[in-house]
Amino acid sequence: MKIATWNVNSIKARLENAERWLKDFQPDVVCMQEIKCIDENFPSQVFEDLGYNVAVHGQKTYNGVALLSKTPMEDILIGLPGDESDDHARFIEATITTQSAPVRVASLYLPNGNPTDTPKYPYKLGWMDRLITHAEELLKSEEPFVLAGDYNVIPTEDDVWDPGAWWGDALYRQETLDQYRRLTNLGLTDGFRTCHGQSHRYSFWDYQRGAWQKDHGIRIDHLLMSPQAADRLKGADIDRSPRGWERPSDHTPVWVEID
DNA sequence: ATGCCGGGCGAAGCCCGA
Repeated sequence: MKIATWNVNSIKARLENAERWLKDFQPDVVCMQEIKCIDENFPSQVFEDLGYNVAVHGQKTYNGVALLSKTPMEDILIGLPGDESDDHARFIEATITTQSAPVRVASLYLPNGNPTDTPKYPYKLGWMDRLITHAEELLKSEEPFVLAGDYNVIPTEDDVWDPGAWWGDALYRQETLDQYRRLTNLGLTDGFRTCHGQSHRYSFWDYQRGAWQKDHGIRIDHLLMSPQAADRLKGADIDRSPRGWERPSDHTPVWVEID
């Protein structure tokens, strides 16, 4: 089965592109971020007509995440545990039923954190604390799971077109990388990086300054897999094509295939 | 280094993203 993650930057603005990509690529599960609408305005019917079950954690104007799955979803978790006062819609998780073993899949939109001298940055680091705690809980089950989404983290210098220009940004600075390593060091596998050694493969290109045309991108959309999911990893890639379409999102889909 | 782009909201111009 193919599991994809895509920050669509408004599902209303991206509906045509999303439909086109789903028909082209036929993913089994899609983790969407930045849908930028409340649950009632998510175009669930469009996706149901394409054969998907839909779970949404929406929010007006900002954030918002969703899960699409060809097979039914169970035990849907809305919101990242650990802070009842956090009202950002940035996390949804469900168990994807399959013919063989079920897989737990999360769609997450990790806070950007800029500017770093404002409360936005400690919010990012605290959100990562909660994600680490939640991953620790999931690992106790020893079941396959995939934490997929827009992490707003550039893992290494190989994942950014100009490391010097980006160092110090909330996406690429020591405290952020320390937190990201705490997460991956629990035993999670970056699906794309495991399948591809080449550097400078990106999942985001800014709308400005011709970033797409110059391939000035960053790799910040990741699928982190539990040991039991990573054991079943058959392939992974970044699908650059939707970034080149008319009226694109600034992110493009990333996917893994597991058996 | 930035808000040059693009989206939301709402009907002009500001907020936000990375």
